[in-house]
Amino acid sequence: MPVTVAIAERKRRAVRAELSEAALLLLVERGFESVTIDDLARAAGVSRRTFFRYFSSKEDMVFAFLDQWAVRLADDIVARPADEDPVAAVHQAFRQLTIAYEHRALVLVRLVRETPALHQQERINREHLRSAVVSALARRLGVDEERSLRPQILATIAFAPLDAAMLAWFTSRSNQEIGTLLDEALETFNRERDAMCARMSASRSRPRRR
Amino acid sequence: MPVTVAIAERKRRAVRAELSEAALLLLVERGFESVTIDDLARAAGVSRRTFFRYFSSKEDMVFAFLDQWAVRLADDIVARPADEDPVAAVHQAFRQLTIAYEHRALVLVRLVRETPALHQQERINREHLRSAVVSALARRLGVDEERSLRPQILATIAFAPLDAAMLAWFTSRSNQEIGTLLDEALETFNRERDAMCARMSASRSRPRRR
DNA sequence: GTCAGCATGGCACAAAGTGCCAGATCTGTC
DNA sequence: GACAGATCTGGCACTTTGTGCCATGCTGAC
Repeated sequence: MPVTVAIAERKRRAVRAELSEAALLLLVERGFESVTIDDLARAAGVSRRTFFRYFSSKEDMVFAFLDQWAVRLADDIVARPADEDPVAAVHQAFRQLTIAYEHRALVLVRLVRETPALHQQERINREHLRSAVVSALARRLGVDEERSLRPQILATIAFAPLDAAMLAWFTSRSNQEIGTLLDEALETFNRERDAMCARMSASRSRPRRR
Repeated sequence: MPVTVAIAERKRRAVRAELSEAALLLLVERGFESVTIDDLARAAGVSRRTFFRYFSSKEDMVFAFLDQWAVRLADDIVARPADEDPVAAVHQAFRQLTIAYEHRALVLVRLVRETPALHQQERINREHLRSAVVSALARRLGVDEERSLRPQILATIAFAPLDAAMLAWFTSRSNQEIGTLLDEALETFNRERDAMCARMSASRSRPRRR
């Protein structure tokens, strides 16, 4: 019964979101390190045992609401016009995403900035987002991501400026908006690409070295 | 006294390497999950307390000997000819690295493949290697990696095929050699780059859309 | 020999995760 | 509405992890 499964899944997501919302406030207020899972569970109104049924760890909980990011990003990439350049498709879809979620993400960003223990989880999260892009591009290109390295590589290239922007967003002390950082990153990316293409055509018109 | 510090540091590295070597055998033999840190410490002939002075966790220990990879990769990149294309420099340096360490890494690769709990750490490790490339390129380009997004983005692009090759190496069931995977990844990368450049020059000769 | 500076080991303790079971709550069915 | 089955929850017990603290032992300097 796929319908029942889907309902259960949505309910689970809803509970996850609700729990993490309640607990996130406590973390921000008292600091990540000094709050135990017991505290979080109590604040969310469930037992510790139940907490662990929804989250595998404190870190997992903090980034819970980003679950949706990956899903939505992948969907948006697939939904882009078929004739659009794949790299451009990824960039456009990501921009939409940041616009939609920027406000909700801000609390999280501040918490991560002042909590070294979360930096690692933040990396994992970016990696998670990147792998969503891999799947989306594999679907778009119609190849199997297990067998071909192409979606992996193309996605990583396309994701490079987005990754850099997010990293800067989450770690820099200067409170720049993600939109600004993204603009800068995409501009840098385009410049690098142009330079790379220029070098390529230059080396091709000359006799090969090595 | 920088000399004393260097000696202490080297001793520490040596102990780390020795402990992890002894313990790795046990992990391979009995499986990652079913071995506790007590077991590992006993196998290495130290107390649990001492184990935690050298490693922050079991996962940390498994990947201990890759510490050197990042250092050496960064050094090799910086040492490449100054007029070499930065992307090519990264690729050449990485190839040297895999040749030097392939044999020692094989035990680790097999362990990671059959241990889901280590997949996350493997990701973190790739990210660690990538950030070493960022630093190396920042030095090479003479820019501050905190202030400019350029080394971040360029390094991620250059690292894309290496990342894909390592991911395939660590996760695929087929026991392909890293050299083969790397060849395939670099070839794919070059093809994608050429295609991207071709699209660029095509869109530039036409009037702009949007 | 003595002293300072390490690294180590053992102890104790808080916190993290997990298996298990009993009770509550929600399903759909009649 | 009553029932049976499935699912969710809370509490308990237990192992493992990770860390602070202090006593002990080793090493080189004077």
